[in-house]
Amino acid sequence: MSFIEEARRAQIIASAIEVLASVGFAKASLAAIAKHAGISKGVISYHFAGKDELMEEIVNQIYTKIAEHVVARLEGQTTAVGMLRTHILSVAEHMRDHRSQIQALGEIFHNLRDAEGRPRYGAHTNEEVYQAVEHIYRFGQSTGEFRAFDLRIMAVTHSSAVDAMFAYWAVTPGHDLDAHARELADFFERAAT
Amino acid sequence: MSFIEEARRAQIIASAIEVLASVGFAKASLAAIAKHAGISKGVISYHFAGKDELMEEIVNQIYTKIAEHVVARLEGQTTAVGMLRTHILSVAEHMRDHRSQIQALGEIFHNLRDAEGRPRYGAHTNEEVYQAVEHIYRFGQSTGEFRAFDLRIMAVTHSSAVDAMFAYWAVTPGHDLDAHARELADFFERAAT
DNA sequence: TTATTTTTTGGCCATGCGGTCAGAAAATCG
DNA sequence: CGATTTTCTGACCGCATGGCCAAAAAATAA
Repeated sequence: MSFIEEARRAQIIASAIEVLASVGFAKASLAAIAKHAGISKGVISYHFAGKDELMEEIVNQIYTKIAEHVVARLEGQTTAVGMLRTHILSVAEHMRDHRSQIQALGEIFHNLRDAEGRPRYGAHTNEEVYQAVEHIYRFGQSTGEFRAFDLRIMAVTHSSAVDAMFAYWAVTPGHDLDAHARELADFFERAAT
Repeated sequence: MSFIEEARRAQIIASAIEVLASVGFAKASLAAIAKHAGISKGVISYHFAGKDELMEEIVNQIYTKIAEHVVARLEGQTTAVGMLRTHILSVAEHMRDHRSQIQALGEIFHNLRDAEGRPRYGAHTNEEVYQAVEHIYRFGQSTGEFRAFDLRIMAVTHSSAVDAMFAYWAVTPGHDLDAHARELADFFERAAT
């Protein structure tokens, strides 16, 4: 894949993210994305197999960036409590700085369906995040930092709380996201220790 | 509104719930709903102003039933801890017994949009549930049962965990929903006290 | 019964969608 | 430079949707 072709794909993806974030999935047609990018509709079909592949590329790209950010922040942490707090805070940090990406992600999660009409990204398709969270709590138990509990409950609850940040705070300006993330971290630390 | 007309509306709503739960929002067209109900498509237009009104009626009906169930179960509770546990368990109880309704609700929540393409039922459109949860924690603080914390965090986290039950367990057969609900109740009790 | 109103039918319409494609344009090659 | 390949355009297609409505059917009234 040439550099130029890769640049076109990136341009289309960037345009799609902005359109998704501003008008929602239902109105984010290929025509709208193309118009916003200043190109013809056919170019999208030329560079992507179809709308689904475009959406999946968007998800992959955004997810990769979030994961990179979180992993980088987790680097120096050695305790489960520190990991727990860092995980929540760094996710909030990334959300705060890339709101439209998070909005676009939510649009795709809630709307992209497979051929049978089922959600392509269900509540727990994102196994990576779930497992990352579960790993933190499992580690905390192994070191004795965290009390014994049902890991599934802990991880699901933690994941869904982060999802709530995605769905709610990403589209609600005016909140001190960092302060809320700190409170959330306190909450889970309290429940775990 | 006559009894007969009300019965027709109820029949259409029931059919729509089943279709939504089985094939998803995207494929739950008026034609599909009518065919499943054994009536003509035009009847739906005759009894409902449009698809949106039908969907809103479905949401209202399901929500009313859930609220009635939960309120009835909360009746005898006098402590915040008891309310907290009863709230989670009774929601799970109702989900277990009305899975297709919950599935249909999720479909509508994630897909019904207003004219501008924004979700009609956002993460916190359901202010009633949020406030009911918040009320429990507020009561717990006032009586000294619960420690001091940010009510928003507590209520949002609790609500999103319940939403996770909606989105995940409702479409995942084979889980002991009641057992999970008890674990969840333990989790929040631990975080609160 | 007949007249009137309510309800239902099924075809029709405009709209918007994703995808396709022949030809134009641009870039690259020889 | 011309020849060839890559990229882009914009019109077009088939399809599905929600909504509409004249006419039929059913229910009700007189």
